[in-house]
Amino acid sequence: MIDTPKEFNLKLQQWHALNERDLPWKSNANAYKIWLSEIILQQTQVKQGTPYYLNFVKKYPDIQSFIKADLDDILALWKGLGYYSRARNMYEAAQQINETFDGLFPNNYQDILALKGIGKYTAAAIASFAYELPHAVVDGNVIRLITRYYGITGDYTRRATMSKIESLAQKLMDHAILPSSHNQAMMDFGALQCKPSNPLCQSCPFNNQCIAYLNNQVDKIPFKTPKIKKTTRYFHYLVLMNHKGIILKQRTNEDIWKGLFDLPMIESDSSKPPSEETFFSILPSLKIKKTCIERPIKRILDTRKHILTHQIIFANYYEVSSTCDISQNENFQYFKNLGTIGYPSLFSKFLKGQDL
DNA sequence: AATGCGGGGCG
DNA sequence: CGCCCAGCATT
Repeated sequence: MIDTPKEFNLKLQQWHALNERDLPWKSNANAYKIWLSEIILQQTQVKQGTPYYLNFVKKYPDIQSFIKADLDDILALWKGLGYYSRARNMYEAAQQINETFDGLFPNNYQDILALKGIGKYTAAAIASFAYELPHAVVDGNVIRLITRYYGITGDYTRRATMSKIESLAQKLMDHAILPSSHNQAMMDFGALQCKPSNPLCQSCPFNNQCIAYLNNQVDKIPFKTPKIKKTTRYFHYLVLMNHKGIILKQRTNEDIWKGLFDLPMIESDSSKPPSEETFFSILPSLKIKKTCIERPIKRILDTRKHILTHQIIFANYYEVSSTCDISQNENFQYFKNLGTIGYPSLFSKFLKGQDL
């Protein structure tokens, strides 16, 4: 049977008491230092962010000194940490705090949330750590813990799934004794026990009810729909025509359009037309004799963008003036009637555009 | 709902 | 190499 929120929180706090991380921003906590640490730790591992936090506290020990800081100096301290908009937003938020709140860090969730660079996560973190307000943090650690424990298999980046996660997290918070300790425990647990890969399920206090563990799905949750990676390619097509028709080449490589007929082509890493040098140097691999080519690029016939599921193709079409019968080469064939062969839709679009 | 934003660590 | 990290702003 699944734990009640109270039972869950009790186990979590028992774990926390033994395993809590001792981190510099936990001692002498004030809203400014917590804010600073939370911004630095956005999408940044504790190990990477810690030295930056220490440098900042040293140079700007309190909100007053930070408000007076130059943006350039803040950016200099931020150097190498990445996501530099965080630094610019902190600077802007400091001015907001100065002007709107008389230099005092706001002490309620809504006002904190309104500051530049502070979203739901950071507002909840500051509200709970600095002011013991019962707002549940939902960061990567909490998402992982909640989705695994409750067996939430849907794409967690979807709004519906995320609001379910948020409401479960908040329900736990609603039954917590001390908001700061609860949020801290949730995140420490996610970071140390319920890790992204190779979580420590054997020693986990929830391993008798964690749905993901019981269903052997720990490595499948949290789930995110795989993002398709689109690679950009640049095709330079050679249009060689004479009275016998147009030259096509059947594609045989392990690549898109295998087995289909297509124009002979040079692929490069830019949409710029290949130089004559490149053009001629590539001819041997196309098995075209140099002497056959009169003018490599007589004119540009067309240029278009073709989007496939995994690729974005920028295609240029060059009219090539040739003197001899290239189809002597077995790789190429002249075609007048395209009705009986297969070819990519990119080629048929080109044909339509040519009004042939 | 989807993207851009960085640099580092991990398997 | 792909994924993830104490996310947010912008579109």
